[in-house]
Amino acid sequence: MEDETTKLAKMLKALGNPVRLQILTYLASTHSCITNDIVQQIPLAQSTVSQHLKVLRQAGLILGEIEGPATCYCLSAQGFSWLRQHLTLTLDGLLITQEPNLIQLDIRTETE
Amino acid sequence: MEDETTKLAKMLKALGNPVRLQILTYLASTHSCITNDIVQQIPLAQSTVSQHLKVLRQAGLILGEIEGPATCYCLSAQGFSWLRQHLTLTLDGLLITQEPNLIQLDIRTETE
DNA sequence: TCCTTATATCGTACTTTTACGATATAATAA
DNA sequence: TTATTATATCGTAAAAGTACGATATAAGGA
Repeated sequence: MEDETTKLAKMLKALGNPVRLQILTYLASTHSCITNDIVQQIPLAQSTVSQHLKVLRQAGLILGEIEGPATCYCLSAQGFSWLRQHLTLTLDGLLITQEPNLIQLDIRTETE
Repeated sequence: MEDETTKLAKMLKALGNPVRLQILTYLASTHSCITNDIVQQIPLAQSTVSQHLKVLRQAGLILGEIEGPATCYCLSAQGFSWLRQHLTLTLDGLLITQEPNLIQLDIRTETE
């Protein structure tokens, strides 16, 4: 079985890639969400896009439905609402315990 | 310079790790946030924890302030508010465009 | 000065991710 | 049947992430 923290991390990890954020943004903007449409939008190989879609699907962020020879993808409302709920429980909650307007101070060494 | 999508992805990627989520949760729960306290909480080597802290710092999620020989860490309110804002603009927004109660349909092959 | 404490960084090994081209599969059209 | 289209998966190479022990540095105490 999978820990809730692990599942949350998996979702956030899936979100933590510019290409996948682009895909999600595109999926949000259209209802004709055939894989090939996405491939046209992203300047990467079809196999690479398919791999990203798999990551998003396994994280529970998108849904795939077969339509003839193609697959139609859309965002998973369930997945995003789960994410939002758990983000509210953790990350949003974190901020409340902090003072506002903290300024970044020197760190011992900062080479990168 | 860094793209906004890239910065957002960097933050989400930093969040997408169970250990780092644990660290953030601990940081939220206490104000005595010396590195060594965190090391006590996490069953990993000190160097590994330090590495995770670096990732969180470079993503703009935490702040480090030197206090004598130690470093005091806390959450970055600025960082989290930036994140919340951009999540609202993108991910939260995405859900609105979708129909509710979508059900996961068969995917062509699902081996994992 | 020497020792201890706290912490960052280095070197390294292993794993995972990311990208590609090639290929297999499934549905439809000719 | 054969060809075409759409897409997932395989094999692979390069890059990044994750963990460790060892080490360097900086501050403070004996």
